[in-house]
Amino acid sequence: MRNKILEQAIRLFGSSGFEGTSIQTIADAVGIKKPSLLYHFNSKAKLRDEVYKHLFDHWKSELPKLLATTSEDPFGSFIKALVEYFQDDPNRSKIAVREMLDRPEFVRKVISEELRPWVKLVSDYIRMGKQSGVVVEDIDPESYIILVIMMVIGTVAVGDVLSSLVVQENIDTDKVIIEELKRIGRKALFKKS
Amino acid sequence: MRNKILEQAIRLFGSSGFEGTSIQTIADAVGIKKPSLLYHFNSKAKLRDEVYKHLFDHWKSELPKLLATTSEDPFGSFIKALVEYFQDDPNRSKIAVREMLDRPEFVRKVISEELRPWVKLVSDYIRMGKQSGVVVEDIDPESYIILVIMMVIGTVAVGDVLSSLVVQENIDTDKVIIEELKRIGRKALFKKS
DNA sequence: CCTACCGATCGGTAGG
DNA sequence: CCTACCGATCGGTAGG
Repeated sequence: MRNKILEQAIRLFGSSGFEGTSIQTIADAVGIKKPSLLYHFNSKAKLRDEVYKHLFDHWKSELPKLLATTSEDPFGSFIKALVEYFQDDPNRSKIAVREMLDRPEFVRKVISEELRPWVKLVSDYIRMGKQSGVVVEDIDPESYIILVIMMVIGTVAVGDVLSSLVVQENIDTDKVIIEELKRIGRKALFKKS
Repeated sequence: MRNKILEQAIRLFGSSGFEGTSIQTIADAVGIKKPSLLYHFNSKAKLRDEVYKHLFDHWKSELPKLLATTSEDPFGSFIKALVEYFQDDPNRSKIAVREMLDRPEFVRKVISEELRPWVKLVSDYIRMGKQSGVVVEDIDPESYIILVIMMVIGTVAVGDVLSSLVVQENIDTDKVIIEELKRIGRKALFKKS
């Protein structure tokens, strides 16, 4: 039951936002009464925290594995894992973006404590590539990483909306945007690509 | 008075979202009573529409001018204008992102009708550069444009949050991210840069 | 997990 | 532009 509630909360918080979703609506979607929902999660705020935690925990366990893997194309495999996770349920990136807008201080604190060491690892790795001559010299590793993450999350969260700047119907526009994202990322990172 | 209401609505919709902002809160911020606000804007939905229209109208008038200007660095001047507009009041990009999440169908319709011709112009321009040999061959112009816009809006809307992936205090992180954004954009667009 | 109920706040109207 | 007021819905509790 608890998981069924979390599932519907993720879906509804993603499409309508936290303030735009009442616990009544979530309870209806699950098929229970409001007080029953509040038995599992003591308050709406508590439910939000657990939704957030649920989505975040994936990366706390997955990132170490991902960055430890040796691959002949570390860039490609990292982007692929990032895209796959968010594309698997677009509500994940929608919630991520919404949280950054709704609770900037909270998100800042969390990613600063939990994710920064890993970003440091990647930026050091880029700096090494710079010294060994495979990475372009004028890159700013930290900004580069932030912008790539921004493109990935942005594409999955609102890419279908922005793609109407370009085409009427949009089946699979995501795929071609992701391909271009990889091309841009590579071109801006490597000397030869 | 009407403008004072719009001003506060933009500020509050930006920071707390449409559903997260009551007309009471807006009225308080302006210093009038709720029914007085509803005299100027008949309903909350109507107020949202006018806020949206107010922000959008800028581009309907500015884009033609911007794209008609001949410059020795069209890329640089375009990015600069885009960044300056959004940075002038970060609530603009926050509202843009929020609208894409909250009302995807509506935003899709609006940008499809109003902005698509201009994006077509830019993508044709990129294609010309491709033929004349100054632009890289493997670019997908439409996806490229979408991703650049995504980076700009993303940087202004949530760049300060994501920058905590990298630094503790963030004064002027925006500026260095925007510089890296331009570098990435150029590198992925031009053969020589 | 439910019924019954709470005060507070929501968007909005009547009427001046 | 205000006072006074509306029904509906909000998050949440008591009690079984």
